[in-house]
Amino acid sequence: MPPYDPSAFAPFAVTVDLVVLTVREHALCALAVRRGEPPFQGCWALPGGFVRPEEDLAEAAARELAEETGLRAQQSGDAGAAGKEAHLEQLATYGHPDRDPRMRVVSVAHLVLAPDLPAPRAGGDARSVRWAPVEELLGHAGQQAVPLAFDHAQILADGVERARSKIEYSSLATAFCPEEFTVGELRRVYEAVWGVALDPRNFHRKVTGTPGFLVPAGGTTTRQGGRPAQLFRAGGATVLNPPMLRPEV
Amino acid sequence: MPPYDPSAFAPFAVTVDLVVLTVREHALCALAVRRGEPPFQGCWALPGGFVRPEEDLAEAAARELAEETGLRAQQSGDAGAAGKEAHLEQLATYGHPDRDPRMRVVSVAHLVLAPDLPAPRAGGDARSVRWAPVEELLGHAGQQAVPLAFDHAQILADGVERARSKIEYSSLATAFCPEEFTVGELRRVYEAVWGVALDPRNFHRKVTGTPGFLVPAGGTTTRQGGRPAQLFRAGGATVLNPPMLRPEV
DNA sequence: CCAAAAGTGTTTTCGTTACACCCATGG
DNA sequence: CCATGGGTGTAACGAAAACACTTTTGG
Repeated sequence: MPPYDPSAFAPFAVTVDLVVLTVREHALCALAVRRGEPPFQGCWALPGGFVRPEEDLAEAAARELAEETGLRAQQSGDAGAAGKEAHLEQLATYGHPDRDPRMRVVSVAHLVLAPDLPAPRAGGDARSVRWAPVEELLGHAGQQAVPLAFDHAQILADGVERARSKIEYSSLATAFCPEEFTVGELRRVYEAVWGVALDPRNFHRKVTGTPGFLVPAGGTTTRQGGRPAQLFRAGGATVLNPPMLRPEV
Repeated sequence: MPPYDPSAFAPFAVTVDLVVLTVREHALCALAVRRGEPPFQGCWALPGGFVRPEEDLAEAAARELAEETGLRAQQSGDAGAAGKEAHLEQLATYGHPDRDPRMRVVSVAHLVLAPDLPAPRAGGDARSVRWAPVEELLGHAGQQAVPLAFDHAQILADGVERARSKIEYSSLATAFCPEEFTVGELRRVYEAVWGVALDPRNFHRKVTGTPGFLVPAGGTTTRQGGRPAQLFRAGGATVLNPPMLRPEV
């Protein structure tokens, strides 16, 4: 190993990029911002920005999230005192030498899971921001007009895959729900994220029978029509044992 | 987002650190190097080094691995043509502002799973290198004399946890075995990594009954004593469905 | 012959699946 | 009254745990 001489190396820029996921209208959606300058001017990209000199990586991600959406984030380890906060965790780091044509940029991607929000708030600047169905951004349906900038399609795909697998064995699906929710609403989260239909009866038995997953919130609601449904809150459990099973096909 | 002006930011150094795991004498062991200079002079640390300007992150990790051990690495996606190579995957990135007292260092940790080797080869320089049981490095038994340098105890703990959970639902445990191995040897890998005893009969039925996990290599061996055991090679399957179950207690 | 490890068969138990059925509300 | 979603009961199936038993080597 060479001696510790940082000046001997070309500078690296370190950024955070955010895969912010939510469920809207029965579809898994990601937050995208439109780039106002080259490269990839006019393309959609993931939100993100530079890590500041005195800032931890997770701090930088939470700051960027707040700037883009006004969302407060709850980092993986926290207890979470007041109000509903979005889930934030590190996803992976992308550092291919050519991923940004201007200079060497190493980006630490983070994954955020948030409940459905009224509308994304534009940040301090006036860039356009939107929730886009991930199917559309990744082009699995009718190809989209403009692909994502940089390697953001790969980052988004990795984030979606992480979310899909993590709701199997953890209680993270509740991060997509408002503070109080019904079993049916939670089921529709699983259906949207996995893109499958689940048996409502077995799903109900399963989630209500897993200790610590859900705790009754007291009231009922009829916002979905039909018989009033019990309201629940997320329980203390973080890992689900046994896990939720994702249907094969 | 501020305009793209890297010179406005203090420089970041980007390094890779390696959690290299193997199973020796029925214990999970990690590769540790002794630091010859401050800070943490004389402490054990994880192997690692700077990412070079034209190098991808995984390339840098593979290069450092070769320099420290002579091991060739097989990155997650590769097909792997000839010979037994170690498994390499990205673990997580550690970038707390104070993690290195000298300057801001962001380290992309990688996880390597390797079969038991004759002896670690010292690198180009003459630092001492050894395989240490992770129990000892993490101080879960009789506290060790010297703790790991920097935040390497956290990185090692994260790597061990990744390995423990990943052998549940993938065929990665075979990365700890030589090219040809018996069912009993594979079972002892699981037992060492998880730190539990498994029923040999049920284990045998389970792994031989999972399609694509193991393929017969033809011969038998008696190197463990007792009745000769069939030799197997790792099959093509990467995910195990249903998974191996880690006993509760 | 005995110890040790490999490998097979069988029973019990537990969780999922599939589906019949009832409940409570709005229109 | 009927459509809609909420919730419970139950039988069939499959995988895992526990363990009795046979096989094949070395000492």
